[in-house]
Amino acid sequence: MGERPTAGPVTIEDVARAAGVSRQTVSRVINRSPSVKPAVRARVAAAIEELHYVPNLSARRMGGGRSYLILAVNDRGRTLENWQAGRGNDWVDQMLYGGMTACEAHGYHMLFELIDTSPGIAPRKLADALSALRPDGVILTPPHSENAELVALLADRRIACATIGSRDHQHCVSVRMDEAGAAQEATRHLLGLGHRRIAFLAGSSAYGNSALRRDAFDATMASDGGGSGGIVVRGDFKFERAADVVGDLLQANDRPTAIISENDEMSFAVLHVANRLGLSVPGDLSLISFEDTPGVRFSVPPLTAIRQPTAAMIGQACEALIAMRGGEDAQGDYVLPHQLVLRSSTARPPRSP
Amino acid sequence: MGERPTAGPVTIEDVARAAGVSRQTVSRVINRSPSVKPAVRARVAAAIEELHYVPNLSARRMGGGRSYLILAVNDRGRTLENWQAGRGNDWVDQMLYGGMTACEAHGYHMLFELIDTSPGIAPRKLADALSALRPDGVILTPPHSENAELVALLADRRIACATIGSRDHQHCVSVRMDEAGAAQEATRHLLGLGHRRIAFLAGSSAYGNSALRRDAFDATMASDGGGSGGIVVRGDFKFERAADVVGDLLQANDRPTAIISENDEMSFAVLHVANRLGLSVPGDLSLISFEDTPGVRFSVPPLTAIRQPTAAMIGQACEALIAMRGGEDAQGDYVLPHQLVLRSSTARPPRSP
DNA sequence: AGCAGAAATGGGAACGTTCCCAAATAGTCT
DNA sequence: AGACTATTTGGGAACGTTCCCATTTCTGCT
Repeated sequence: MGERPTAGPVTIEDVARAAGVSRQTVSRVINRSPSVKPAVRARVAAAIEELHYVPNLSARRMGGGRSYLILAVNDRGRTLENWQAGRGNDWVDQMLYGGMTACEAHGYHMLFELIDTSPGIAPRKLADALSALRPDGVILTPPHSENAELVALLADRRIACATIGSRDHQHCVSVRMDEAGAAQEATRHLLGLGHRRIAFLAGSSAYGNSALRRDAFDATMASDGGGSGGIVVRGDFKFERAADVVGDLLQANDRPTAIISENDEMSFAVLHVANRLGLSVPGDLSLISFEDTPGVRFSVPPLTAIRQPTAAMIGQACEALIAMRGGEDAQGDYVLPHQLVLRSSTARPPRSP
Repeated sequence: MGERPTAGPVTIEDVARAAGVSRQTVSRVINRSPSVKPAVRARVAAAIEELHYVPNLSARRMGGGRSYLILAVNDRGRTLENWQAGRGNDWVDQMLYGGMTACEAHGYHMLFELIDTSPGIAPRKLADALSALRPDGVILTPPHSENAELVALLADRRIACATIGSRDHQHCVSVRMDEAGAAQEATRHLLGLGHRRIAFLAGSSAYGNSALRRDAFDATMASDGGGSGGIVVRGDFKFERAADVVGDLLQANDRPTAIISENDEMSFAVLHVANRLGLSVPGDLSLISFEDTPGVRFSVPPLTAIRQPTAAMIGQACEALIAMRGGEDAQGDYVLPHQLVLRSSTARPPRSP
């Protein structure tokens, strides 16, 4: 209906003319201003519908200062690595889905920036992107979410900011999962199966959440472990180092019957070493991984893992950023539920050796 | 150096003042106009550097009609499915990396739109996004790249368009891989190993490339197969149907010793069925997959597969769209090299049964 | 030296929206 | 009924660029 070959793009003036009101009144309808009479509002809405008018984002940004853009900052290196190594990672898919869906509902758009973590580079790149795009809000994902310099830059420019998986910043919405709770749950799961000697394979201590998880592990072992002590060994999130560390660990006299590993890559190293030493998983050794990339479903055995609610976190971050409309100081700490996905890498411990 | 707390954002006027020239001259420098004296150019460039000036994209779009934005349109359903099913897919990672990298080099930005394929919905959603964002170019990925209605919409609005993995459209740059060549290569690889009875497990015929691949398979069998005939069976890209079809196929008298499957999900079905029937892969049955999602590296055995150059294709699409600067009619057909990744699902055929 | 033509530069207008304030209208109270 | 206030509407200005055209400055040639 009313379909006609438009002579050029439809502007707010076209709608105003069609509805017999002024440009400003149309603007008020678009922006849900309460001070428009219902009758007028309806007339304008009809004209918008009729003409298929959609406001031009660039013009809105010029006039009003809002860009209706959310910028999500990702680690360039990791993104490259994820597909080059063919390791498979649904992080970006989840971000895209969670973010788009949230933004769409409010007339926002999300765009991604891939930024290197090399020191000095990141703030520069971000500053350029901010100047060019003028986003209303920025989402920092790990590891950028732990970069205080970036957060400061955003605060300085008065751009609303949300960090994912970090909570140490001022002037920032933080969206994260309960890392300590997850570590506790993993530990309890193993204790519940009867394990007493449990090792925590930590990643690099530069990663802030590592301490949270380890502390929760220690605390849970102390409180629920019936006096048995937890073992903490440190890797660096990479395969090689984890393999070394775990090799030593599993050849010790008093080897653990279960391991909690801080990411999937280290979990694969555990699997590899166990296999080399003739230990069956989960027969001789139970394993719980943090992260839950798609690969863990295909390993032998498929890994029980803590699954991060990535899509929901990005969605929540968008909602929060949009809600504050560039206005008040960013506040808020959202903790989203994680999930312990049970697969086949955990079982009762073997009879005493 | 020269770092001072800027009182508000830096504009082109600030640069002009600092360099002692007019706004327009600065604009010329930014846009690489040849008609600026080297000395002046240098002075302006220095001022830009000094003030950390980055042009505001919204203003550029308002003034000049170019938005410096490339819009990539993806299938919403598939994106959701990819991470919900946890199947693992690096498609988005690759797009992001390939696209960003290309765009960045030219001062462009890429953003994604997730659009449902439901009939009627897609053109509407795309039209809205076009009106709001006014991208300089749009990349249609499968299955949207086969939607003539979308291509027509873009042509109508004079927006440069690139399709990925499709070449049937006018007014469009097409970027794709050589599907026929890939099918030929896969077929020859199997023939070279000594296979003579080879089956081609086709996906849904609604997918345009399916016919290309199948024809190439047929032709290669005819020309290089020493008179042996190829078998073509049809699935629908999904596990269940593929399992059914392949079940019948492998229980026939004269079962094939090798299968080429048009996507990974169907390949997993082949693996599943072979396993159920007690056939070893690759001992009794060789298997080559198209697609090469990360999961195929983790299957047992890891699959030999045709790998699509996704990142390169998106990068090329961006380059092409940017190069034509909204100007001339979109033309061009880029065929990028694929790769037959050899893993462990192919071997010599078993001794004659 | 003078002149034509080319090259380089600058200033006004426009893009499509929102902001800000003034004007018009409707509503309320004495 | 009149005056005063609250609500609703409209018009000019601004946002930061590029486009278009006029002006100034060079360059080469006679």
